[in-house]
Amino acid sequence: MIKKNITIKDIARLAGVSPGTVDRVLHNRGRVAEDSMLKVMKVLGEFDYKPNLMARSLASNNKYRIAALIPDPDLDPYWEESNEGILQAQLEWAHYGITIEPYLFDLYNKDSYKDKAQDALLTNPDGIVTAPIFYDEALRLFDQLEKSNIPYVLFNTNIPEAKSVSFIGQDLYHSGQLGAELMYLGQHLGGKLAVLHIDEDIHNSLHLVEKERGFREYFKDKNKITFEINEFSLNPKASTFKAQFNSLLNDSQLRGIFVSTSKGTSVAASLLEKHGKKDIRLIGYDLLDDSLKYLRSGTIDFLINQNPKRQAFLSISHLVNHIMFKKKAPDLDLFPLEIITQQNLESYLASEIH
Amino acid sequence: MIKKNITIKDIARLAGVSPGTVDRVLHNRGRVAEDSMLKVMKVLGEFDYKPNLMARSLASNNKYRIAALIPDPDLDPYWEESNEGILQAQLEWAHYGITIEPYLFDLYNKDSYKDKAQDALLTNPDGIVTAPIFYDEALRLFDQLEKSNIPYVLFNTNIPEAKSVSFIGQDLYHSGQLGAELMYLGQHLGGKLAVLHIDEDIHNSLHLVEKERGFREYFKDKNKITFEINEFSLNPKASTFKAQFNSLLNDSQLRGIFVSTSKGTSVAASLLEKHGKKDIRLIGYDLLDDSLKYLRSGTIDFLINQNPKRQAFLSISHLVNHIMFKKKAPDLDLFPLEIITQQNLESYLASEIH
DNA sequence: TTGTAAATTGTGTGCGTACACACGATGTTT
DNA sequence: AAACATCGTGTGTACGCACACAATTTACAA
Repeated sequence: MIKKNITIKDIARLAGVSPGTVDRVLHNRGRVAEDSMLKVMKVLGEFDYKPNLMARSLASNNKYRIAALIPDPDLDPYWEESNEGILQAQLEWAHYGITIEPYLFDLYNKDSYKDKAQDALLTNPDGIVTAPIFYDEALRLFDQLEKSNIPYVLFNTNIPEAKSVSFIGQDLYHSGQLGAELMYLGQHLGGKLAVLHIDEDIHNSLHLVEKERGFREYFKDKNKITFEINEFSLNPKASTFKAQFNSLLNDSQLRGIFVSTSKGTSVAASLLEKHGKKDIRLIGYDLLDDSLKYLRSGTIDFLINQNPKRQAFLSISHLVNHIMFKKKAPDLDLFPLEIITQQNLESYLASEIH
Repeated sequence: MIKKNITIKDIARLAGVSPGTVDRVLHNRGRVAEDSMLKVMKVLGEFDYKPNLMARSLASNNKYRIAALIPDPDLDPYWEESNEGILQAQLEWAHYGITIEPYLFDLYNKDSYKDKAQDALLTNPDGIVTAPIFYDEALRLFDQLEKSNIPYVLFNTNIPEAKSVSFIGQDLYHSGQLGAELMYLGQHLGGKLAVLHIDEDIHNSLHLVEKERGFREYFKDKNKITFEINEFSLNPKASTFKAQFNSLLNDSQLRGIFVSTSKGTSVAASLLEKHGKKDIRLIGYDLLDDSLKYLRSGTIDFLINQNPKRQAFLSISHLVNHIMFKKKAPDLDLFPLEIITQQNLESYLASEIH
């Protein structure tokens, strides 16, 4: 039933021209008489030709270089995961003649992003994958890329104005709403809730604000119960950090804490565990090793997994498909908001290997 | 730094033999003199040759046929999803000269499984994917497959004794534990809990028992609180079904219901909604359209997604990789136990398209 | 009508592998 | 010793496509 895929040769035969002509029509590189063009087009319209991808990549024996412009993994365990995804993609695509060159910038330094972006551009790559942490600098880069006709893919942070091939990441607003839902679960008595932004650089907290917005919005609908939601932006490196955190915990009304960053989650958990406050519900992000410990011990109640590794990996895949196979990638590849608890954690860890 | 992949031709040159000889050594199909064998082996050992998969599938222009032995999707919406996964795999792999022939058996009829299995075998397929619902019949099939040297992949239900290429599915025991955890969340006052097996054929409830075991086990650890857990096996087609269900609901002590099947989940939800009992926590399985409705309305509190579509899809992929690319698939590909709530449902639905 | 340049079209080769076949060198049989 | 099977090995071709280049046709001027 499934008809064998039609080949260029077949089309040539059916149209009464040579394979070369068909090839020229397909890639519209001109040099084709109008009538033979029409003949080929006609057959093409009837038969829905799909090129054999393997033969194609075998024939066009090209080597593609992709630049990965991502934060230095040494500065934050979250970005370690992303980096692993990049490395895995490197292995995956190496056979296909694709090399991935990492350009690691300082997460807390805009100039570093700018510099590394320029470094990458100078090598004239065939595509760029980046986590555009810094809005203005990223926009400048995109301008350059579009001028040079270099395709690019974004992940982690979306910039809708960008004409990127694809964005891979999560909907942060709904992520916040999910956090709120998990907070509300079985806690219907009201009380105080804290939204914690623990970050060394509050400037890049555009994402975090989005999460907070979703969190607060959820409780607006639930107007029967009065929760008092307070927001705290703390710098874990500041000398005042511990004191601030402790005063927060001393409020007997406090029912739960929602931490907006992955690193912050483990920091908050460690302090909470020290205080032995297991009755305060703690919800945070991602499967950092530290966080896992606290999830297992029960200090952390829920983790929302952003799957940074898979985000990075898929970013590369989408870009490769675009460049190499001319497949169109989804404009927006929004990841599911994964809820991790004590009981399903192991199943996630086990399946991540693949 | 990444050295370009070494080719058969390179090896032949380095070993001082012809490419044909190298090919014979690689596929050890004999007809090679011992010393040239050794010469080739030596080079092979030094250079870690990785065959070019694209060239391979291009050259071995073989058409593979895979038989998919799965339950008839018309009889159960759960298996509709599986079937979709199969269809998607069909699209995905059609270009590579792979055809997938579905053999649909009656979910409630062992003989049907046996018959369809024989039908499939008669066509002498290059591989078989199956959901081995019926233990004995499946074992018999595996015997035959092993004798004929036909590789096979299992999904949904594991049979550890099988020498399958791979099993794709979930850990049902932990799935039950997860259900229990979600039930326990914020419900620390004790009361009655019901485990519902709603199935037309209780015989194939081996899986279901496993889920129940996990569910009960969870509460054994939590010995501080006394939950009374009762199990009910109901046949939705039986005339007594509604009455039985209603008497269950009339127990004012009932705190929650854990339904072990996907179809049962939507059935239970519809009855629960009719009674307007939103205070009873309902936890079930999978994203059937009906269930989604009740999740959105709040009658269902949690769904555990078994991802049948992806299970089926990956089963085919693993098998193809084994047959065609000689890649080794994981013996056990255990899926994460996905928790679906009102708030993250849409993110799952959106990401499923890809 | 030629000649010549331009436009068009056909052919060939390579990508890396699989596999059929051909060839020579043995060894075996009559 | 001639005829013949057997075995090891090399050669050639095909897979479907891209791309270069040769071959052909067409257009237009002399």
